[in-house]
Amino acid sequence: MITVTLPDGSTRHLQSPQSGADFAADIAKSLAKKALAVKINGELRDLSTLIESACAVEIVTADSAEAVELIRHDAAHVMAEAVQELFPGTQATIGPVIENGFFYDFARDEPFHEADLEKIEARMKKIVDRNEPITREIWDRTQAISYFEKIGEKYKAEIISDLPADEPVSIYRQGDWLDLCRGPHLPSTGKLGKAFKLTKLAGAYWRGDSKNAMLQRIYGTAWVTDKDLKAHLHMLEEAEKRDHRRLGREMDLFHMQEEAQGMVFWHDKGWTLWRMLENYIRERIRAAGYTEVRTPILIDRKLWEQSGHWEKFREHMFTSETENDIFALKPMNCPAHVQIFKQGIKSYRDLPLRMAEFGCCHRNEPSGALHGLMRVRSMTQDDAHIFCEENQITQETISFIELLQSVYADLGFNEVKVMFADRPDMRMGSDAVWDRAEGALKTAVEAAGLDYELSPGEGAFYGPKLEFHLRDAIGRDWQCGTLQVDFGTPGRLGASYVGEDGARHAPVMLHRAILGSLERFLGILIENYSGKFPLWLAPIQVVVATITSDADEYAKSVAEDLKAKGLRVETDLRNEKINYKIREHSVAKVPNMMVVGKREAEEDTVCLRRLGVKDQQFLSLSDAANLLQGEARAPTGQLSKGE
RNA sequence: GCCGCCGUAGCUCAGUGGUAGAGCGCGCCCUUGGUAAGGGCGAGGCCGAAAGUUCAAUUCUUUCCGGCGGCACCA
Repeated sequence: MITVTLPDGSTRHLQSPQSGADFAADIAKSLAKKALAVKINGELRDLSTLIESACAVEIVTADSAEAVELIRHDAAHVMAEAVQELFPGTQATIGPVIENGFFYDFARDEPFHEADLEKIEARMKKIVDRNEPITREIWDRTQAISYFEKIGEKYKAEIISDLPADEPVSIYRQGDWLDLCRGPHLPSTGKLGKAFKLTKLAGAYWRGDSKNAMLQRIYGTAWVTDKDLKAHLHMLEEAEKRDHRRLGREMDLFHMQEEAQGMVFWHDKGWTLWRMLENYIRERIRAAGYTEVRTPILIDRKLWEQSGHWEKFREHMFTSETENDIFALKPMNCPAHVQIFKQGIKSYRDLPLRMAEFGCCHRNEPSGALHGLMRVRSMTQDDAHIFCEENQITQETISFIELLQSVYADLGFNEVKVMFADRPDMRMGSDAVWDRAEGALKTAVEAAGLDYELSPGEGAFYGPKLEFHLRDAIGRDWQCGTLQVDFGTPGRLGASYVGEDGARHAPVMLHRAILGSLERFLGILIENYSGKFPLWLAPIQVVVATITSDADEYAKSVAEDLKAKGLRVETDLRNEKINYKIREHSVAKVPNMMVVGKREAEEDTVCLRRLGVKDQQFLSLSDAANLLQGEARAPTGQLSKGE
């Protein structure tokens, strides 16, 4: 007798082992029809899995949260079957589920073309119509390897030979088509449905290593219902409208051109945004006890040799020559900050010393990595280095994380992904020092109570780091903030302080940035607000627009008045109807319009219209100016702290 | 850097082996209109660059440059 517990707490008793499918059928015929898989003791399994001993069982249907995962996984397999039917000789490699969809990597001499996607999609739908049963088989490892080798699937054979010895080799049979897969899968291809779409074609290295062959990757998206698919596609269209490169052009914020690849030409409006953000951060770090410095951009190679950059970061550095020497454009500010620290004798009483710089750094990024403001070759970091004693690391980390969270909240970011990146292969310093640095950072981040994910091998060459990731409009994550623990650089560059014990010690250095690079952060910020910036950041805060030319003089005086109060104002005196002006400035995302006509001019009032709000307010000019002036103040972190 | 796609007016895009078109924007004129597009006229292009095929190339081929989507690399 086998006792099975159902999700509602009830139990059923089986006389003998039974498959998940039969088990579902015993409960209700309708359930059997809807069943896609089973969950046994919380583990997702094929519907054919035998229930052999007492356990908790849940029948997974299209309504279950897991359904979409199964569907995406099967979509990948059905796509691979379709591809191999249409393009014989193509090898299938791996095809996992990803956020919102799936992909499969293929090896084929001929390239796939965009037009092939439609054909493949059509064939996938045929395979769904065929409703091929999907069954699981366990094969002998050697047999499996020789089978895949025989049919020319050398990548599959390689995967099997690399599987851990104790892992069974499970093969899924889908009609006449076979694939190595861990599973689980749907009971048949018909259950997949047709709410999928192939979206893009891309190259991808075998096993993610650029030394390996490049495969052809086909991406797709798949959903439980057609409605979900449509919603997702619509969301992507909307996201495209928020793309910072598009808004940058439409809103006249910045441009880029090929003569200065990866570098930004900031226009007046974009640069206003920049200044507002920079001033805000400057004020926040001043209040948090930082000093601010400015260091050279072009520095002799000798210093980079000492710091280790010449050895570990050389390929990313731009260089320049004089008669005798090679100079490099700084890719980081840290060595320069150590030079300032080294001026005069420092005591432990000077620590922690928090040295900030809006440092302009250049890195020779690979051309394929460049991406609008998000990945540039010339960037300005809101950088700072905290020189401290080892026992101050935890407190400094906690303070930094508090500051960072408060800043992110002020700027409208609530979802932040935190990664802990430990020692990379290419690194400086002994393992013992890395042990200490990683340990110190781990202690500190845990003391700060931060949830984080591990990112193995992704640390900086001089120390482990915390990465704070923000998400762009179409769901790509970008590292913005960071905190890095460095036990090596100060000592390497000869920095020391006199400790309480009277002896000289090398300080620990925390490299940290909140925004990361101003370029990238502004890119993210533009997308996050869809260009509808809060008043304090908006490049144009008010447009004073006239109804008829009778009000031109009054409009000019209103604008002067607002300017005198520190607001960023433009007038619109053009010979256009008010409807036209309103539409144009609304599309341009100007947060406030003041409409003035004869009446306002006579009464010294304005008619205030907020972006996206149909109603208007009639206010005296001074009330309106005071109102906007109050709203236009930059946040100070006080509000976000209480929330 | 690697793979695929793309490059025509300021922007979004049509188009053709016989040197080009639309909408929006821009300029001028008419219109002075009270909350998301009033009307008319006009200017604007070395069809990314170079080479090749051809009587003839923006169109076909090759190479290069740049952009886009990924991969790899990274703030």
